[in-house]
Amino acid sequence: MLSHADVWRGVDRLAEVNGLSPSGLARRAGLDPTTFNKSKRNTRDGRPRWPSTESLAKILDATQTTLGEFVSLVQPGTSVAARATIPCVRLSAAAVSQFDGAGFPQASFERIELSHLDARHLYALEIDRDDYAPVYRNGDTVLISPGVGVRRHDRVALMPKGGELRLGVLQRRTAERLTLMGLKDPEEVSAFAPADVSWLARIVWVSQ
Amino acid sequence: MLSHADVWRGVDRLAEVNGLSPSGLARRAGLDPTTFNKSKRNTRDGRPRWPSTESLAKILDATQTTLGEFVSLVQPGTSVAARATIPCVRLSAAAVSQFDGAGFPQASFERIELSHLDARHLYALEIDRDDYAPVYRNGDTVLISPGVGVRRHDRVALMPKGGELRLGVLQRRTAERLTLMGLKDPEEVSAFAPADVSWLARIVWVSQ
DNA sequence: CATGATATAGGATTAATAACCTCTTTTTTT
DNA sequence: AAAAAAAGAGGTTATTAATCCTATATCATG
Repeated sequence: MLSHADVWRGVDRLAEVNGLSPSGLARRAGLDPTTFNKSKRNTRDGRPRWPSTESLAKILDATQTTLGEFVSLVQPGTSVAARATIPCVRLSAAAVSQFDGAGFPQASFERIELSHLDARHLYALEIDRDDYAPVYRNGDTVLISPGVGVRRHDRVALMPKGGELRLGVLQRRTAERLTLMGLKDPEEVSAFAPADVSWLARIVWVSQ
Repeated sequence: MLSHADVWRGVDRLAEVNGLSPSGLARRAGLDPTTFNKSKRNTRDGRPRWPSTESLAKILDATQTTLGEFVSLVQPGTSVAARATIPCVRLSAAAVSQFDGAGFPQASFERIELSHLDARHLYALEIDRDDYAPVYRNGDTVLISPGVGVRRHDRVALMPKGGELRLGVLQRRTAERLTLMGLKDPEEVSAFAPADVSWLARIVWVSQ
């Protein structure tokens, strides 16, 4: 449910990311500087006041912001895509009768949210060799999120200080040592001294 | 620039995907049925009339639609998430100096869009066995998009009419025969008669 | 510290959208 | 085919956001 508070949060954040006050934002958009005053967001009898869609369009234009970008400012927390939910089917429970002719689930399944898709905290790593096939093939793109916590058995990217980027499965991480297992072969272990590691980050998505 | 026409397109599409007319949508949201009449979208002297933000909030609530989802209806074309871009690094070009202390790319790289993330056309398949390890491990979640085109070498899900869901790499697809290679071993080929296949759909993302 | 500019609270007025209403057209149901 | 319901055009009234205005508070600059 899109709330009054959501919309105003979006307006305030839009001002903030553009280094403006609410009144500065209004002014930039050619609106009256008092338009977005906090004091005017509810009427005297407490009824919420909503900024008009036309005013919103003007502030988006004045700050070169797309509506999609505005939505991520509206939401408290993560990005747009993180809010979308999709049906979820379990592999071993998947049966013909549960899908329609086009292959889409038609019964009511559990739904999951798409998480870790905040574009501000993601980057893509394009796989351009076959070192990591068949897990990651030449041409696959993996998404790495440096801010996300890393645990044992997570698939990770590790940047050594003196070498080249490595992908693997985190085996262990202590004060003295950090070990990765191979993506295709768990027996293939690589060890690193923490002081030689520039950073370690989790692979959160793979695009195929 | 968010335009008046964009917003009205969103309203019309929201009605349409919910099997409603504009007046039916207004009615469902508790608004007057004539609220969204085409005849009222411009004033007599040709000035554009914008629906209020409060009215939009009401129709989103009445149809259980998020603002993020509404944005994809507003845009002529693809979804919101498809609009987000993220930096992209090539594996063999990745060097320590290109990342900041937290592991985020700091030079200006090529940017790519996140594509195939339209929640309306996606579902998740949760891997709950190790049949497909190390490519897909128990606990991984793959996203399948039934509407997306499938080409040779794509990783796919195939639902046989009389069997259980299979994952593999599309090898060949003719009028007489459809063959999949194993995810981990390309030599492991499975053949299907097209008449025995309920549907074939591409795996577009993997969550790890 | 003084001055000027900006931000914000809050009141009054104006402009614009929602709500209400009537009628016509289109679609659906019987 | 006829009747009922829904959709849509368009006019009027009520409500609400924008605009204009004044005053106070806060911030930036010399």
